[in-house]
Parts: sequence; C-alpha cells; structure tokens
Amino acid sequence: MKSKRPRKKRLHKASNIYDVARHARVSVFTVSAVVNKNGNVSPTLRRRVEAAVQKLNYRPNLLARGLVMRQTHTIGIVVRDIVNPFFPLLVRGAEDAAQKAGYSVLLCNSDDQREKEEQYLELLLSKRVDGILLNKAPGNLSASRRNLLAESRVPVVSLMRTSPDLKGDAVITDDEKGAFEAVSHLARVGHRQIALVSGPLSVSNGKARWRGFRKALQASGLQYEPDLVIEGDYHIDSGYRAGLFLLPRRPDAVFVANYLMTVGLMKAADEIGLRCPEDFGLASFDDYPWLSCFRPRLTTVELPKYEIGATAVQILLERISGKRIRRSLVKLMPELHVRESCGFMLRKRDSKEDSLTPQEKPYAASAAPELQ
Amino acid sequence: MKSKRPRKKRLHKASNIYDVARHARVSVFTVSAVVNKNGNVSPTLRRRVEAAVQKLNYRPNLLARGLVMRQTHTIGIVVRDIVNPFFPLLVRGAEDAAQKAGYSVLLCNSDDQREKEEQYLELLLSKRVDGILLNKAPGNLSASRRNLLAESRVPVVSLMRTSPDLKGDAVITDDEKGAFEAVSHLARVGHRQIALVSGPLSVSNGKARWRGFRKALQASGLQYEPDLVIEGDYHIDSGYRAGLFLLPRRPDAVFVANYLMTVGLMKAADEIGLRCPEDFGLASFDDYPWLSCFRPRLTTVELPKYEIGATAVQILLERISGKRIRRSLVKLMPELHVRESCGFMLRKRDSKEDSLTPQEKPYAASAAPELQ
DNA sequence: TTGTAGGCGTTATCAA
DNA sequence: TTGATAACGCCTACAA
Repeated sequence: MKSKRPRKKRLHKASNIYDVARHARVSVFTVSAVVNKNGNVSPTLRRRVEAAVQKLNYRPNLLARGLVMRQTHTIGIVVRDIVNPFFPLLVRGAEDAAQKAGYSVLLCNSDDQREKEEQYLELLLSKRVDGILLNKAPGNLSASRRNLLAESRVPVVSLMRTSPDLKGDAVITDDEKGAFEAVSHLARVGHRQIALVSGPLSVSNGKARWRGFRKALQASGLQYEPDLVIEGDYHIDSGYRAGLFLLPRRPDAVFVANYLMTVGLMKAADEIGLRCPEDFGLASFDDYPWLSCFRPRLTTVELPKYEIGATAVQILLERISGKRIRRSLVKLMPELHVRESCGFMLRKRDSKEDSLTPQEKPYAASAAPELQ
Repeated sequence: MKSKRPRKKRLHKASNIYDVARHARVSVFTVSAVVNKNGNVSPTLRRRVEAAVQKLNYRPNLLARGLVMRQTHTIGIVVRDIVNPFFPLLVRGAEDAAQKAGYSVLLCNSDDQREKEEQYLELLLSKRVDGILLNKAPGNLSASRRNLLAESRVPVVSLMRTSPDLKGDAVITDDEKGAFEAVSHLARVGHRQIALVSGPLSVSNGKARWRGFRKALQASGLQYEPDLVIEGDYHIDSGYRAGLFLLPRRPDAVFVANYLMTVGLMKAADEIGLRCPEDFGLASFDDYPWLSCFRPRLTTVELPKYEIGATAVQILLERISGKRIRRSLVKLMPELHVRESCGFMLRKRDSKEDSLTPQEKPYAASAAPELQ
C-alpha cells in the first residue's frame, strides 16, 4: 500500500508476486516458496497461494528473477549461418539438451564475419546469458572483446573450430581422420590422381582435413600435386570455381572438404559436361538424410552433428554449475559412408563382382571392417 | 557507500552503473544519459563518463533495463523443427530483420506437439519477449493458454499456418494457387492419372494444397480419384508409406505436398524399382539450392521462405511499436519451377522438340508466360 | 512456518 | 545540466 498515486496510463500489467500475495492474504515470501517449491509452506497457505496464482494467471517474471539470481537460464549460440545445412541439426542437438535442463537458446548468425560475431558476443554478454556456444569466424577476437569475455566469466564452448584466442572448452570432430579415410578409400577404389578442394586453411578444421588428405596420399603411395589442390572457403561458389579449374584437368577423383563446395563443384561438372561417378570419383564431408534418394549418392564423411551440439551444451552446463574445472576438448569420431559417387560401384561392376542392388551395396560397404 | 558489509564470496561481478558513476564522480543519471545518448550532458562530464566506461568495461545489464522498460528487445520464434529444411531460411529471414532492428531471437522447436508448443509459449511469456512468431502445431491451444496469451498482450504472428484460435496477424503463402499451378502443369505435360500425397488436412496449408490439387484436376478436365489421394503428415515416413501404396497403382504422376514427403516417396520408388521421371512424373513443394545438381531435378512450387520470416518480423515490430492496428494477413506468392521430375523433358524429347541441354531447358520453361 | 526489508541494475521523476 | 530517489518484480537473510 505504498503507491502514492494511481498508475497513469493504465498500462496493461501482468500480475506480480505482490498481487498474488495480497490476493492470497500471505506475504511474498510464501508465494515465492510455493512457486519455487522450496521451503515448507503449510497446506492451507499453499492452497490459497495456488488458487491465487491460478486466478490471477500469475507467471514469475524471469527477467526479475534473472536479475537477482544472476542467472538467466539462457545460452547464446553463434553459428556462421543457420541456412548452411550443416548447422540445423547441430543447433537442434544443442536446443534439445538445453531445453531438457531448463535453458533456452538465443540464436545468432555471424556469416563468418568477425565484426558481426563480436557484436553478437557483446550483446549476449549484455543480455547476461549463462554461457555461449561459438562456431568461430576466421581470425582472432579483438583484444578488448577477448578481455571483456574473459572478465565476464561467461563460459564459452567452441564448436568445430578451435582458435588460439579461445582458451575454453571445445567440441570438435576428428576431421583429419575423416579426410584420411575418405581419401584412402578413393585410392583403394583405384583412383590415382586425386584432387582436393580444401576448406580455408586458416581455420582449424580446414587445415585438419587438408592434413588428412595429404597423409592419405602418402599412405597410399600417391603423389601430392599442388596443382590439384584448391583452397576454398566452404561456400558454394568457391566449390564452383574450384570445379571449373580442376575438372578440366581430368583428375580421377576429387575430395571436397564440405558439402556446400560439393554442390558448387557438381554445378561446374554439369556445365563442363562431366558426370559423377562416370567421369570422376567424388568424396566429401557431411551427409544429409534428405539426399538419400537423389543421384549421385555421395560418398561422405559423416559428422555427428546432433551430438556435437548436445555435447557442447552438456559441457557448458557443467561449466556453469561449476562442476567442470579442467579444460576439456572433446573430439567426436566421423564415419565414412561409402556410396556411389566415389566410383566404388563402377569399379565393382567393371570387375563383375557386383550383384547387390545399388541401394544396399554402399551401406554394406560402409560397415566393412577396414573402415572400422 | 551504503553497503554495510563486504561481499561474502567475492563473486565476480561485472561493474554496474553505480561503479561507473563513482569512478567518474557523477550521478547514475549522468551515466545513463551518456550511455543512452539522451539528455544533454556537458562535454566534461561526458568525457569522464566515457573514460570510466572504457576503464571498467561497463556494459549495461539488459535484464535490468528490460525490467524497468518492460521491453526485452527479444522475440521468440517457435517452429516445428529447425532440422526440417523448410525452416532454416525462414528463421534466417526473421533473424536478419530482427537483428537490424536491435532484436534477438529465441529459438524453440515444438516438434509439432501441442504440449511442447504450449510450454514454450509460456516460457516465452515468462521471459517477457516482446513478440512471438509461431508456426502452429495442429490443434487448438488450451483455453487457459490462449487466455494467458491474450492477457499478456504479447503480439503473435502466425507463420504459414493460420488457426481459428489465433486472432492475430499472419504471414502465409498462396498454397492453393501454388498447388493449382503445379498440378495444372502436370496435366498440361500430358499426365492424366495424377496422384496426391497431401499434407495434414487439419492444417490450413495442408487443406489449401489439397484444394489447389482438386481445382487443377477440374480445370484440366480430369477426374478426382479418392483412391489416388493419401493424407500424409509432412514427414518423410508418411511420404514413404504413401509411395508404397500409390506407386504400384502406376499413376502417370504424383503431386506431393511438401519436400520431406517427396524424399519418402522417392525412397519408396527406389525400393519398388520405379524411376522418376521415366516411370512417373513428380511435382512437389519447396525447392532448395543445394539440390540443383542432383538428379532428378524436381519440379517444385517454391515458397519465399526468407521473405516469410522477414515479413513476419516486420509486422511483429510494427505491432510492438503500436503502429499497426488492424489485423493483417499477408499472403505471399509461390513460384513454379519447372525442371525434369515432372516429365516435361521426356515429353519434349519424345516429340523431338527438345534441343536445349537439360540444365537450361527447365529454367527457360519456368519463365514461360503461361506460368506467369 | 511466515513476514519484513534490502538489494539486483536500470530508467525516470522531480528538485536543485 | 545534474543529483537523489523511487519504481520495476523477484529472492532471501534475518527477524518474529
């Protein structure tokens, strides 16, 4: 009863804890205790409070709660672009894990631009998120932002890419191994001249995939030919340009470091008039369930996207609750899926060994022991 | 200087407006005025404040601001599933528009389940979002939730689907027209027996696509055969089952009401051993740029996904700012993209009229006047 | 078990 | 132009 004057605008206000307390003829403490199910409240008062809550449609204001508790139960997730088909499943994994723990997700698209990324990070800090999932754009954070981040003590978990200026936890995949296996498979199938469309070498996983490629050539006794290596940027267009450059040189096969560049490369092949797998073998990263019925089926290194997101949130939550102390770097394993784009089927057919239907064979092959 | 006791745990606290005020030897009012660039502050004080802000790495706590301003500059967006390839671009359109206006996006996946959807709506209200974008799950909201929503006065813009219990704004597409054009095209190409895998008829756009199908048959002088119509639920599996049922009946063509069901149908075709477009023509909804290099290329009704999201946020913001008064229902136009899955190429080839390369022809056709 | 009052970090009103 | 101070809605230590 301390409000001296009536509200001016009769702004439509949701009822608050005081309204409920008044209605139930109890104190705000009691209401709070009932709503948060802590402390012991006598059945009588509890019933009165519950009735009032019901009657007034009371819902606690999470802003106010966050302010006093210093916890928003919100995490921010910064990805390059949710439209890039790699991210939806990852984000979904993160959202599911977050939701189960009572957290919500603030989604940010950085477009791989440092400036945008930094602005989002600042915004997230200002919104007082409890933690951040970050798929880092190339380059380092500015010193001031890094400082701000460190000082805020808000935990950050890196996704897919590590960065020297991010000294927190990270969830990545063993991309070197994935690339190694894919390229080894291309070699095993009989391809000798294998070209590479790599990701940006300035990015940790771009570099890792390149290393895997190189080591596989070596292990297969093939020559690394710089002329057959093009550095792309993970976007469609760079794959297209790489295709226009590489395919006319007629390599036996191409290994492309991600899916979008594969799309670009195949567009180039289309224009040039080359077909996969008849004219060149192809293996790449990332598989998508909705591709399974289109041709050619791609031989790919599949990454556990959902798990990446879910695991990252898991780690973040442990960090938030103070359980986790030591820095952890989780490396998830990729899985080679052999299908027809690599030319596997053709070779088999040539040698008259094939009798299975096209859709069964690749899966059988992908479970072959040598791929572990 | 009113804190009576030292902080207990030496909890790491970000500096607040009082810290800055003390440091700059001014009042909090001055700091606030400088930070928000309103009011007139003398250059001297402004400089002092700015220096202090810099020094202390001060960033306003948006929770506190939101509490007093009753505005969080956050919107919630509830989609069925961000993994459904329809949504990323829509969400991106929304996020871009939101970001430009200084808003952030809270992402929620309802999985098309009413219960999950309602829980998210409540959470969003509790978090005091300024507005909500909602792709409604089938069925109506419970009376209590609807009531809560109405009472909260938080504007909701429906996406793609309208619902009788949502009396707010909506952004939808003219799905009836889209379906009509696609099916008319199938008929024009020469297909007589056209099957339909529809979306859920309990959902507004599922119904609309069904109506378009029906009207197109009528306009083309074809019979509507209930045996050739299967109601699906927009998920892959229902398309698969529909395919297993429909394809053995050897329709000339199939119209599938969305992309995921098309994937399922093609999987069924694969298993049965039927090929598209040789054995049956196919047209469906939703096109994706990363499909362009795979076969068969789909004849699709393309929806302006990005615009849907962007427009919805636009409307939401106008509603939030109180500019928009009347309810608005925006209906965006789809666009038919003719490619090879409908059998267009085959017919042409049969009649020896085709001389263009496969990848050029469809685009030329899609610009044909009769498709406007 | 229940109530009171102070504080969380802002903005905004009203004096000075 | 500036400063003091009351909201905003919640939680919680401390008192009763």
